[in-house]
Amino acid sequence: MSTSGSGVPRPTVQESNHGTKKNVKRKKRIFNGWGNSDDDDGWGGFGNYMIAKQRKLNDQFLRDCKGQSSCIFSGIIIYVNGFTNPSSDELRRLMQEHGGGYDLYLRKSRITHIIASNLPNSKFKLAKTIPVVKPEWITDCVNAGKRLSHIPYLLLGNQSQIQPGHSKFSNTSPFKSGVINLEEKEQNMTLIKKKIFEIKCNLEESVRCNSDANSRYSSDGSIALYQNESLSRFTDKDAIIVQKDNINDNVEDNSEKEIISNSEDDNEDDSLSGTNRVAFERKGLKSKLHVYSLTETKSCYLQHPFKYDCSSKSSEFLKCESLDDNNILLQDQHLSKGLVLNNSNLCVLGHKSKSLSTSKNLMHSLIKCTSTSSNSDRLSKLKSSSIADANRLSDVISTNKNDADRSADFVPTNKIDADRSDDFIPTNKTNAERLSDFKTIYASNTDKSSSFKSSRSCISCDHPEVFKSPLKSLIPKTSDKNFLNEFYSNSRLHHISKWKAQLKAYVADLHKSETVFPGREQLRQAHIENVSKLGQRETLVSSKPSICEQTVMHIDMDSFFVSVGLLSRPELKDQPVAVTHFKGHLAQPSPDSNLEWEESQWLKKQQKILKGKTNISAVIKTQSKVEDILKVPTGSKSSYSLSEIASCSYQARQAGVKNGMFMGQALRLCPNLQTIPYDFEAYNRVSRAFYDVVASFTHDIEAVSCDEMFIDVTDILTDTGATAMELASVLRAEVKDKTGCSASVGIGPNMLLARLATRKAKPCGQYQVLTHEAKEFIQELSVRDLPGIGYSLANKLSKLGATTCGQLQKISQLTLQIEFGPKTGELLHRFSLGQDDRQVQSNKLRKSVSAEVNYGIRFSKEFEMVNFLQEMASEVKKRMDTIKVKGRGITLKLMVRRPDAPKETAKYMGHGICTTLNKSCNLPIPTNDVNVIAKELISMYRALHLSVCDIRGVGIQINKLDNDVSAKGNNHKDGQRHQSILSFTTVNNKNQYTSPCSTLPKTCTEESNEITFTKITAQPDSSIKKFTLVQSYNESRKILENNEHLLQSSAEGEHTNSTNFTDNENDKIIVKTNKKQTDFNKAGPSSMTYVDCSDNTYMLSESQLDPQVLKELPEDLAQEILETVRQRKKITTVVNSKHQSSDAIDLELPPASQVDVNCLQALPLSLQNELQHYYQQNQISAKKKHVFPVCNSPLKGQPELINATKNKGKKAAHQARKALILEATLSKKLSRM
DNA sequence: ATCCTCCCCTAC
DNA sequence: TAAGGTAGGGGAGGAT
Ligand SMILES: Nc1ccn([C@H]2C[C@H](O)[C@@H](COP(=O)(O)OP(=O)(O)OP(=O)(O)O)O2)c(=O)n1
Ligand SMILES: [Mg+2]
Ligand SMILES: [Mg+2]
Repeated sequence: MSTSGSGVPRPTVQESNHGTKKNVKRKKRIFNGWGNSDDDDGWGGFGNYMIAKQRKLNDQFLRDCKGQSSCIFSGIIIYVNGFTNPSSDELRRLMQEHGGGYDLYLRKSRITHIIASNLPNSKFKLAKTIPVVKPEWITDCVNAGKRLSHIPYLLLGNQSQIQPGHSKFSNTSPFKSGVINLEEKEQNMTLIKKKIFEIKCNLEESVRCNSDANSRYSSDGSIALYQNESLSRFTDKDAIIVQKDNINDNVEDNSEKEIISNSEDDNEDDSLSGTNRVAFERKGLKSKLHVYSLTETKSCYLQHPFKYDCSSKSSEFLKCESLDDNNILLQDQHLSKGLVLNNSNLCVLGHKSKSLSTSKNLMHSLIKCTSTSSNSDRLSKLKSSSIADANRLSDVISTNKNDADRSADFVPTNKIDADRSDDFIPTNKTNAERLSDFKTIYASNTDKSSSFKSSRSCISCDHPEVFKSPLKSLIPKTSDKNFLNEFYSNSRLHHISKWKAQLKAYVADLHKSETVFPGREQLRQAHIENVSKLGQRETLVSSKPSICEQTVMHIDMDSFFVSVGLLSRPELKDQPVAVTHFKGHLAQPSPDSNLEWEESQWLKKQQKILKGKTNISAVIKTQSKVEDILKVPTGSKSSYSLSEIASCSYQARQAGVKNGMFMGQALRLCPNLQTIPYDFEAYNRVSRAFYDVVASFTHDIEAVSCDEMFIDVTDILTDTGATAMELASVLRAEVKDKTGCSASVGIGPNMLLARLATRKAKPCGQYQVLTHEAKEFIQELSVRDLPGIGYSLANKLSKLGATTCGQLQKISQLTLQIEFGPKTGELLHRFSLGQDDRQVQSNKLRKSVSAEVNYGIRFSKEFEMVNFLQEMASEVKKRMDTIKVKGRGITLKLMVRRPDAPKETAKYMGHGICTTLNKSCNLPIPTNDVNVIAKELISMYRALHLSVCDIRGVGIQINKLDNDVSAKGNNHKDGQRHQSILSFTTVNNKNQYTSPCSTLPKTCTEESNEITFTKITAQPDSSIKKFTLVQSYNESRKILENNEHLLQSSAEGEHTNSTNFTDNENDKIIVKTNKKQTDFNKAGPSSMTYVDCSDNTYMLSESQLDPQVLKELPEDLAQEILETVRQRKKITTVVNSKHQSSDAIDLELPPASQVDVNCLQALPLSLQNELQHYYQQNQISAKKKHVFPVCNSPLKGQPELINATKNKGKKAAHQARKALILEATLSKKLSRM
């Protein structure tokens, strides 16, 4: 169970394209030590100046909008229901004319008003959160030339139901949490009026604050915007008032909510702050609650709150045991909990058994032990047994590589799995074989003297030429040949992702092998002995869980990396320990370090928040937080380390340290935190041993991660007659035996409850939630504990007044669905009740394959980037090959330094504050060809016109995989897709084709070796025609060559791909790739069916080619053919558009001198780049057609830009962010061309 | 209504 | 110093 550092998601992405400020907390990562250091990463948080500027631009935009005569309805989106007097068409026209929106469907998330003359009750109910207004409202507004309040026009339902005008407000309002009953309408109205007054006051205050601020960031502004937004959506009249306070009303609510939430988030995120402390203490106690409830030794427990290891817990268990009868007596309804404890207890007691020396005995004794020896006796035995365990299991531990991370690859160890070269190859061995394999493998490492120290010297001796001194182990440059390898072999996240994929394959493969479950025999025996030992009382209890119903178990290793690491460092067992790359010495901060910059940004923001805050307690909390952060760290520079902690021990967690936290922050929380290095091989070994153990009981496994899984135990239990708790005990003992690490187990009637039970069981325990107590069990949990509810959702929920699941239960599902969408709403609702339908699935189809690197990325020359893209392409190809898939969707994801962010990142070689850009394209047929992929990537990259030195992250993803036969585009020609090429060559010798295609006609018919292509005409008749193509690559090429320049560009592209790019690429290549990019940008159904009629020929479209046939062609050729088709299409498209507006390319943009830099900066980065490019281009070739983007091919850049801008413009409209409005202005201008 | 694309969010 | 990956669920909004 992961507790992410600061309770905040890993901010992998810094900022989305459109500059929305969702994910506000991403910033936090920049310096986690500040908790929520995330200033507004978007564009909405700038100060008054920007607000004013953007408002101005917005006004300009509104004026400029084609055919728009006013903005009466700006921000209003209507849905017209049924027959209305001004027809719906007319209403639509009116809305468009006056700045409003119109939606064809009743999408609650989008529309603000329903227009209807009457509404059936059913629909009224459906839309009860959206005001239903008579159409006269629209016409009256237009006549009046201003927006009138819709309230007098509200259409009241036949029922006594409340008018929906304000119910949503009540739910989203930051001023009131909880759900307001419909009957409270009148009170709500009053409340709203009051709030409006408050808001106005706040706004005035805000303006004052902002005006004296020298900060660029103004949270006040944001808050004001948010308040305004709340109102503008639901009380039109009042929104207008707010607008008079100089607040733009086009505000997207999420972002503002995020802003508001920031101050609150801070508290949640900082484990030292008040609220969090409470939460933490609660959490700390949680895992002990059952102990406490049974032992009545709360004070005792609290006196030793830091003892979280097994031994201390066992001492608690011992007390439990001594109160055993009491337990049962105490709580009728908690019998199962009593049982839980008993079993856990047994498990622990097993350790001290005399016959402990062998693992089997351990397990055995675990089951039957009912020891009555004294606590101290047990404890001491426990300790020694732990050591014995450690010794016995030390062979599990690989030689610890310690600092010599890189050199580990050269250590002559018997790796199960080399860090970077391993592909998990499922075997057909039985479980027993697997287990024994495992033992063999780690048995080979039994030489305990090979601690990391000796291994290090060994390494340097054996491989001096490759050994890199840890002292000077710099991260290689991105352009280094070794960079990718180096990075991946040190990336924990890469490893756990990779292992997860491998384990999923492993589990899937289990089903192919024979089903032998040696473990179940042990369980049977254990069960029998358990029953006889514990006698009738136990039988009574164990019969309670109904076996007929499904039982799910969730198993998770305790502090996984740490536990494994401690196997070789048992002396650290009782100390707070963390696994991290941090080695204790921090370099001098770079002179350009942005730490101070970021800190100042953060502080300014905090101050603003404080000033604008109306909530006193929140202010206080935030202030304490600020002080906290300003406090000079006690340690040293170490306290600033931004190295992440992968896993920390439970002792460290007591001090507030969490997985994923920065080392610096952790050191401040826990100054004596011990660190141990990564040992990825060992993690992998333990992980496999773990899975092997479980696989010896069942194959019904869903791999969650390398240290975690779900298993459906319904079968096991009916098979063996054992109880779930018995199984858990046996499993945990076996895992401990085989791996030396402890696991915790949660049991429940569904996956959700099993998982939550694990949380309670940790560390080193087990817990069962029974169906009838589920609701009660879940009630006390925080919503944040529910899987799937992370930082963002939890914040939004807290605004609805739901912090605990109990509170969440009280919110209706409908409300949740309206707020969060149908699926999410239902999930929230059901989870809050402990309901969960999901089944344990061991065989899920993979949907995508990706590789990305957002660390250490620094380029200075473009060819470095291009080469890197090729490396990435071959990396994904490798991954695709191992699972034998191809894909036809390619996405390039880039992280780019935000213009206002310093070049030097706070985290060494980190990505810093970034904008992320995504570009995707679709190939006509799936591929796994590196060159094809790389070609597309490079094209997409070039189309973005970025400055290479600002790139901070590169990722590529392949989707639309061909492993899903049912998926669209994969099942053409049912059954034929596996046909060999032979069948094609033999089938049709003659040209049955009649080519409507002028480009590939005659030659085809003359060839003897033909392949048939099935062509489905784009015409309605859908008849199937055929034409033929030459099979031979060369011949095909010839044909293509005969047909226009198209091939030429293709051929060149191909050529380019085979060579590494250098600094000076020729123009043609650029033109070519750009052209393609244009096409791919538009890739989609529409482009696929394009028919070229410009030259009276009937052009083939992609959809008309038979993918199967193409598949049989050489990859390059196939893609090329399709590309040809597309390029042609594209060219004609461009030509046509040129015709449509002769001056299409003459984009009237203001002269460069009139462009406001600030405005420019408010644009999304991609647009900035485009614009910049435009102006540069213009400077050089003064008045020559404004070819928008770089290349001199007018064919290329223009549609590209239009497309890009249009997309973003859409977002802008929706998000109502000012920067995006500016962008939309451009969009409009462009689309008018 | 249902698909698609482009994201965000979540988990480990 | 530091190794900030990867896959899946799903919402918003557009196209059809
Ligand atoms: N932000 C994170 C979270 C987890 N991990 C790695 C290290 C963990 O050891 C492993 C398993 O994650 P868990 O969530 O299971 O956390 P732990 O096993 O460390 O602790 P526990 O399960 O006891 O809560 O994944 C990581 O590298 N970074
Ligand atoms: Mg774990
Ligand atoms: Mg885990």
